[in-house]
Amino acid sequence: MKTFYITTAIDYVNGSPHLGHAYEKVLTDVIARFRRQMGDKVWFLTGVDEHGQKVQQSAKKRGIPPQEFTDEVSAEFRALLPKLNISNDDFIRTTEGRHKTVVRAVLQQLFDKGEIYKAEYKGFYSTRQEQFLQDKDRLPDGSWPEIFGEVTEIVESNYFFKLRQYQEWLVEFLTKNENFVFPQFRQKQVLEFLKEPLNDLCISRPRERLEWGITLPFDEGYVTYVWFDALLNYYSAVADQPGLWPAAYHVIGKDILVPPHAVYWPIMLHAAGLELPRGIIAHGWWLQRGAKMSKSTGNALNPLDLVAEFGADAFRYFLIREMNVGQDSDFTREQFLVRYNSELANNFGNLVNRTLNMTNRFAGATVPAAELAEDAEKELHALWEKTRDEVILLCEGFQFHTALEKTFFFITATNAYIEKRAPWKLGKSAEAHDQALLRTSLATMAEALRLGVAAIQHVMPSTADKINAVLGYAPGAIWRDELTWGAKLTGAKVAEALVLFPRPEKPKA
RNA sequence: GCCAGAGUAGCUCAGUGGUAGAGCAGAGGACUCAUAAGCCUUUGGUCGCCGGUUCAAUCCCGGCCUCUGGCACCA
Repeated sequence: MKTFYITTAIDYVNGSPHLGHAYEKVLTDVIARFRRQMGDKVWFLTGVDEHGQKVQQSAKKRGIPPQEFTDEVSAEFRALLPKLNISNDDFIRTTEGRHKTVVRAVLQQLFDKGEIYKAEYKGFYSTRQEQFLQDKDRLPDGSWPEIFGEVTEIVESNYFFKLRQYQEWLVEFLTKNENFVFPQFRQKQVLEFLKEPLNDLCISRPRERLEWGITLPFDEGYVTYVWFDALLNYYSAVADQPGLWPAAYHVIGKDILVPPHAVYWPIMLHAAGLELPRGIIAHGWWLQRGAKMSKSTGNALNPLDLVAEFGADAFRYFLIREMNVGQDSDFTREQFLVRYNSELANNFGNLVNRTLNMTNRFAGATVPAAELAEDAEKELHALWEKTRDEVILLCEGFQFHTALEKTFFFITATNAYIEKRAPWKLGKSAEAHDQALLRTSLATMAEALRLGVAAIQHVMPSTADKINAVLGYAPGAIWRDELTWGAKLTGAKVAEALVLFPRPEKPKA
């Protein structure tokens, strides 16, 4: 059994979850569910990044301890997961002991090996913003913007990780492993980036400036800053579970690919003598055009409201169907409604409804056996075989949007098959052939529906469960076996017709 | 500025060296099991612009224009 360990990026808890967070969880979940279906031993990790200056500041503003602040916000992120039908196996918080222990151990090891050194630097510091400034922060006339308050040049010592000495190694690794980053054009961007010389990475902050972090094991006067804390969660969460590392795939947003995940992380692991993950999947962003309009009407669209309004599965369907992994997409309520109405309600939901209804009306609620296989049936079988093979290949390559498109083409073909057979006409005929054809058509549409459901269950898990239930069907444990056209539903008692995706009330004109 | 990606039907996009495709929207039709759903037919494009290669280019090459994204670290 192949081990497949998959992670999302951990969310920084200084703010509330938004569409981008939701999408990343859903995408990762779809991959995780698909791999489980394919028989892999999957471990799915997500979590939160809880240290850092912004959290410290936000807590201070609220007048509560940072831990209390982060307990609160982390709970909000965690609550998102069940709402989106996320099937994660673990949830890590960087303030947990298991994480801190690993971070300190790795830092100590690197320090002992001489991969980390201390150096002194001077720079311009804004006390008000509690940060060092760069030349690009200056106004055109060379002065500092108002918001920084008093700016003074100060000297500070910090610890640095020897990033630069591994640059060549990383270039070589990426050149040899063309598919380390998906999509491939992102990997090209990484290599492009590596054409410029790297600087060593500052990994500490003096405690006077930042308290809310993990203390360096070799110097109590400092905490580690950002990357050694955040990135190591992928490893710290599974350090005590043999076999999971390095079977890892990291799903992240394109904004943290270069340099953190594609440069710092591989080099950190390599320097620490750990194996590299299998790959990185960098997704794009959701854009929201027309945000201006909704703002002016005081009616800004919160995409998560759609979950409450239409259910998690419809939301998941839209995210996965609309976005080509890696590229950016636009999110509007209008687009959501177009797909919801035409694809989920009219095409798919209605197929469920009419199939149940006809089985009840023409066969006493029991799925009959297929007796004939004429051209219409053969064509639908053949289309299914083709669709199934395409869907598996596409999903393996993270092309979930195209896989859904193919599946829905099959759903449409099933609707067309029903029109061709017109069971409601056959039901009026007393001829033996017509009656056999009626039973065959009912069996065929039910089987096609069952298969279509199996093909989308990683995207719409609770919808799949619901449909299987009303079909009186309990799927077997091996997904591949569920994808074979057969007579699995023969004799199944179906439930009364139901509306799965109710059409929303039309707004009054 | 540098790098990458993209400019194809009203909208969202697919696609191939040989007189352009899908879905949605629009129009028409037959039907009725069904969520006024489904099915069938259909309107609609000088495939960003200018050159070049070729018997032939939307697809190859060169140039240009426009859009999108990336360009870290700097303690």
